[in-house]
Amino acid sequence: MEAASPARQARGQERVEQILRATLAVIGRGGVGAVTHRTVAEEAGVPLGSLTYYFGSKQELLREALRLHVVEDAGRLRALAAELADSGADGQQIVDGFADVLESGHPDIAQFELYLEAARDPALREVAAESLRAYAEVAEAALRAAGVPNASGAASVVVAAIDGLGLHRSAAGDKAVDLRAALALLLRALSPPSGA
Amino acid sequence: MEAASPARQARGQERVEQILRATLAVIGRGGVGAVTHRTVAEEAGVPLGSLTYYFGSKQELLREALRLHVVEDAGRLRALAAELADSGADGQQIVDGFADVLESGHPDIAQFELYLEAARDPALREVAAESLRAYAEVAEAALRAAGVPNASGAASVVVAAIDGLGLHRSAAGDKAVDLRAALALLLRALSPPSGA
DNA sequence: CGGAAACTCGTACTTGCGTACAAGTTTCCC
DNA sequence: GGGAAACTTGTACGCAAGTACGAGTTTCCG
Repeated sequence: MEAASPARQARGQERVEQILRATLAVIGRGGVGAVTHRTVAEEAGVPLGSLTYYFGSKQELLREALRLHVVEDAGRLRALAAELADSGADGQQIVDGFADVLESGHPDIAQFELYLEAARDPALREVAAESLRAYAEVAEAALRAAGVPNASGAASVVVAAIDGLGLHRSAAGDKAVDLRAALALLLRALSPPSGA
Repeated sequence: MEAASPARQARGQERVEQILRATLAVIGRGGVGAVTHRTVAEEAGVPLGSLTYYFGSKQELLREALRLHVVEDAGRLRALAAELADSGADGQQIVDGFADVLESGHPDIAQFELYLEAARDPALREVAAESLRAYAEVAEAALRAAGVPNASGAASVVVAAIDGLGLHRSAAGDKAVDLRAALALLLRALSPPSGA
């Protein structure tokens, strides 16, 4: 059901991954619009023919690349969530942690491109949803550790705010958005027991 | 300095607007990637040649279209802000107001495409920043009316959260994100005087 | 060791793109 | 009413895109 791809050998797997990573690099640099078989082939250092050999279409290539991005991201995030759940970090540490993640450019351009692409390609919906779930888990673990009351509900707000801040930052330039201040304010507001 | 465009006559202005609106429609439907001279020309019902006559390049067309989007949005939003500032709405009304805006699909796909495009095209930075300013004004007016303490600081968080929620909603499907609940939680958290 | 399956890769085809442009029409103003 | 400037539009050019493919090489397994 995976198109007409032949069963892959070990060598092939490597190449597939190499191509997918190159695709993500291209997306990060120039967005989904910059992805062409030729740019990806050059980035990956493979001949043009490889792309059509391993991927039935450009759309399939895009989908698989974004899927890889999410799988890896989700893995890393869940590890971080487990870590946060153990060591009881306080509010300030959490703010710093989130801000660091944001400033190291983490909510990558690729992440936003995934969202927009998923808005159009139903096959990516589930991938996007999985990504959101992973983010929410980390946020929830962090909030719970910080003693925030309704951690489960608050998590989705925090994730939305983080993505929003990251997006605004990418769009308007670094100086226009004060990440740390905004996050601190949000965390402080959520902290005192107020809602049931 | 506006390229080699000749001074426009009244008739020309209409056509320019028609083309720009068609461009926004195409973006809304298929993203920036779907914008081609041909798709826009068909959408606008004008011949292909018109596009090159009025716009020196495709990039210029894109920029002007997004600029128009922001100018109109900003105008409408500022009017709404003024309205909110007058009639003292309570928290629940504000949540409902925001949620309605979100559910009517307002933070349009075009808005998100603008953000991503601005991340790559410096000429769009200022446009994106203006858009964010307008959003922040509305949010601030609403929060102030609701008696939120640090309305100015909180506004940017609220705007980020709204954009984030809208984006997640577009990406993962309507049911995956509970807008109203998330917004209500956020507003409730911000409401009691806690931060200075 | 032999053949089938997986893989490699240069090349070529078709399509759709941005853009240019020439030949025409309308509009405006003196 | 005449001429210049604004506008209109069909057509065409060159290029880059996605994709197809055939001829070759490697890898695996019975």
